[in-house]
Amino acid sequence: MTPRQNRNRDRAERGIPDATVARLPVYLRALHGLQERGTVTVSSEELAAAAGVNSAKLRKDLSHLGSYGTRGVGYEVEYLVYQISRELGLTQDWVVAIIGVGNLGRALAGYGGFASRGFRVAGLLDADEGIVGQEISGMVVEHIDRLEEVIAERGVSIAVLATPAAAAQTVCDRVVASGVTSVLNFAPVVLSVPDEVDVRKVDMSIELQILAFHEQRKAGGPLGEDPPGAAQYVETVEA
Amino acid sequence: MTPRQNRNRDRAERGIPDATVARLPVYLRALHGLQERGTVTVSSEELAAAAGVNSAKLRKDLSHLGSYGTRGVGYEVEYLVYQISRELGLTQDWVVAIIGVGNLGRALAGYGGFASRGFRVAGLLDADEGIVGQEISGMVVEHIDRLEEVIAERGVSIAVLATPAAAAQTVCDRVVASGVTSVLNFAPVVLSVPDEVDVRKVDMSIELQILAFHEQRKAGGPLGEDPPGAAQYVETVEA
DNA sequence: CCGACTTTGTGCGCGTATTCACAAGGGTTA
DNA sequence: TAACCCTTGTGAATACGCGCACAAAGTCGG
Repeated sequence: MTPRQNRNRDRAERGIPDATVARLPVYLRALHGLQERGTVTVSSEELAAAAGVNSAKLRKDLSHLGSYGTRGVGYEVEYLVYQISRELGLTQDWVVAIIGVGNLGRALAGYGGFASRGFRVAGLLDADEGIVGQEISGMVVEHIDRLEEVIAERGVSIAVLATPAAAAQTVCDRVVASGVTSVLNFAPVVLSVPDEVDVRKVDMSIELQILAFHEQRKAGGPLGEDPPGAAQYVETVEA
Repeated sequence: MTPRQNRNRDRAERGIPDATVARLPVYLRALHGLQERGTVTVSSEELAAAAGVNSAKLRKDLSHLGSYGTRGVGYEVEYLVYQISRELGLTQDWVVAIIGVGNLGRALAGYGGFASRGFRVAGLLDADEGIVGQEISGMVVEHIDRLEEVIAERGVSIAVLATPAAAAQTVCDRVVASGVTSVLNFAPVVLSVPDEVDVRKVDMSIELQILAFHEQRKAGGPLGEDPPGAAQYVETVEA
């Protein structure tokens, strides 16, 4: 079996490692930046720097998509943008509903990163009568009672949950029952869903806690026992 | 070397795997839930279910902190809460500044998950004269010109960046120059910082793109199966 | 005091991710 | 055409994380 056949089999059969998929959007953003500055061709070294990764990793990641570089030259920016977009499914439109229109839901509704990448927000829903009917970012907030209708009528395929924690699982069950198989969850709860449904979670509280851990470690470990000589770091934190 | 010595060495010397650290906040949240329901003791099986992980993984994670369980019984909820909190650095207060008070910054300022975990928001800053002076969640927004003063005077140790992408790197450089070594970045850019500074990134656009990838895969893979006739790729992306 | 039962803590094997280092391949110039 | 340079694509080594399965260690009833 030749190398090329081997590559095609790898690509077609069961594809791309999760770790790679998670980085493709980062590459894509870096490429868009280069594109705006008129760059036509980029080497793995340059692109890796722009994306904040190791160049070997970048090359291996891209090799999972196919052989889109030119040895001795690099990658053509525009072509690579297209290939990554295509692989990620950004060449088609995805219909999104945002459920929960508090502070966070509002921020999400107005976030430019959605529309610019093929994500179309087709519904804002909330349970609060005081919020229903308000216009947010050019859309009228609808009542959560209409959830199933909205999903069906507008072909929503991705649900963004920005509800309070207590409501998240119930809402999640309803969107899943309506056929949605991709959920982006901002509520601080672990959602339980059937296997075929993908859930991704965004949780700023968790991120902060991870930072606190590392910050504490820089300052000499948890309160109590600590290695001698780390005393002067403690002041730095407190001061 | 006895097992116990071995464990202590492991714990003290270079500590806890990143993957474990990232899960500790999840366990902590699950434990708080149990605590509110009055649960005194919990088995690894139950806690793992509540946190959405495998029970063996949970036990291994907790074993990195020490031997806090009782065989045949389980873990004492309160004690475990304390130990995890301590390890994560949540038994001390962390002073946070939020920079950029757009929709997202406002949502963050009002987010309860901060205050409830030992994170005190001590400053809201923005460059927009129209926003400076407004009161948000009980705090008055200050001008970004005062960034260095605010950080120094109030002992800010964690900076939350919710600025537009274009401003993020500049602001980041300034907070780092002021001695901040932990940054939570919501702006869609790769920040470059010195090695001793920790940056964590929250990016909803990336999460959505990952969902789109999997959604597309469920539906049968990328659109056009093959490169040969992909001459029109430019339009598709721009349109 | 003992034996049955429960649950922890962990040794081990497996698969995945990362990184190095280099051969292979394409461009370029004389 | 040939010799040289540059950068990709990838084999191989290493590190890391996961989960099974079980011995160790505790509880509890009799």
